[in-house]
Amino acid sequence: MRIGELARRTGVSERSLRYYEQRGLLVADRTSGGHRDYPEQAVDRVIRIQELFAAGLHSRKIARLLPCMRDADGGPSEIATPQLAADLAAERDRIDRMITELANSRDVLDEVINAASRRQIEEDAPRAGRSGRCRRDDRFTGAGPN
Amino acid sequence: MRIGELARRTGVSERSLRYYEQRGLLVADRTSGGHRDYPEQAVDRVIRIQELFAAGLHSRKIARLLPCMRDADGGPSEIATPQLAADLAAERDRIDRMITELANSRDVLDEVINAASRRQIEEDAPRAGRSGRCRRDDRFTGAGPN
DNA sequence: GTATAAGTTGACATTGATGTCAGGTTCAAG
DNA sequence: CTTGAACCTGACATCAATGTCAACTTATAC
Repeated sequence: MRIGELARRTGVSERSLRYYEQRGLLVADRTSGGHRDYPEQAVDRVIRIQELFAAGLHSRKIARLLPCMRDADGGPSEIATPQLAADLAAERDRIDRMITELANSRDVLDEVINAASRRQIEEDAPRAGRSGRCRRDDRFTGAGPN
Repeated sequence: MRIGELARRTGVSERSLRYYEQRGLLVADRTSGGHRDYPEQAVDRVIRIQELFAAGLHSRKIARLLPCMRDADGGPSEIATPQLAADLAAERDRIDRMITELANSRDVLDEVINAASRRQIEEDAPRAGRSGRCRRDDRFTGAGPN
């Protein structure tokens, strides 16, 4: 598939896809005219890359990590060196901490939202069924590592 | 307390603390000489601010959110307007999605780390007790919202 | 008082992924 | 062949928090 379709299907801009290639995260065949031609598998890979970026990994680290990942086709993948594994373990722990912090922030937001929601119930006509949740369960809350 | 101590206790640089003040996130009394003087409560607030930054909120939104938060002293806080509440709800949902993605990335890293770890066990002398975990439970995995 | 540590403001730099634009080439359909 | 859409490369801009440096002032200990 070509870059436009890949961009549409992944929600990642063409600009970013070219950047990923430049950083060695993504390879593409080329047509005789020089246009990029991506395999179907690229969709999953791009989504993974986006997630890893969102997790705060830099492109260089992602580039080292990718060949060690089990691909969707289960093909042979490299094994991380001990050095890389240690590096990734540090990243994983950082992500764990980040998840805990995010859950924290989410709960803070929830509290403010719920307070506003309750206030609205007071002001509105009583017994007017509110749409949307008013309480959230505490998944994640306090369930994080550390 | 003064800015140096606050920086040390929160792990946030003095530069950032001054930036927070400039953006209206943090207030400080001033000594007669113009030095900032923070109340004890500032420690918690700075940590909260950092968490909210980590959650991807921008300083302007944090500035609007902070007065609606229940302070440690339980003091009177503003109630979010419906508009702000809706805004924050969108942020909360974004954070929820981010947590799910992060858990995804964490699991990907775990897989690579474990593969390398197992490889090392093969190469090393057999029956050599390895330090560190080799398997992780699946907290968060698939337990996210959506 | 004097030395030194800590604080102040202001300006400029950095980072890294992504946006945007320009000028040119390729592709696919008529 | 022609036309318009899609793609190419390369360059420059952006964003927002934070780093860094300079020149100066205040606080503290001797």
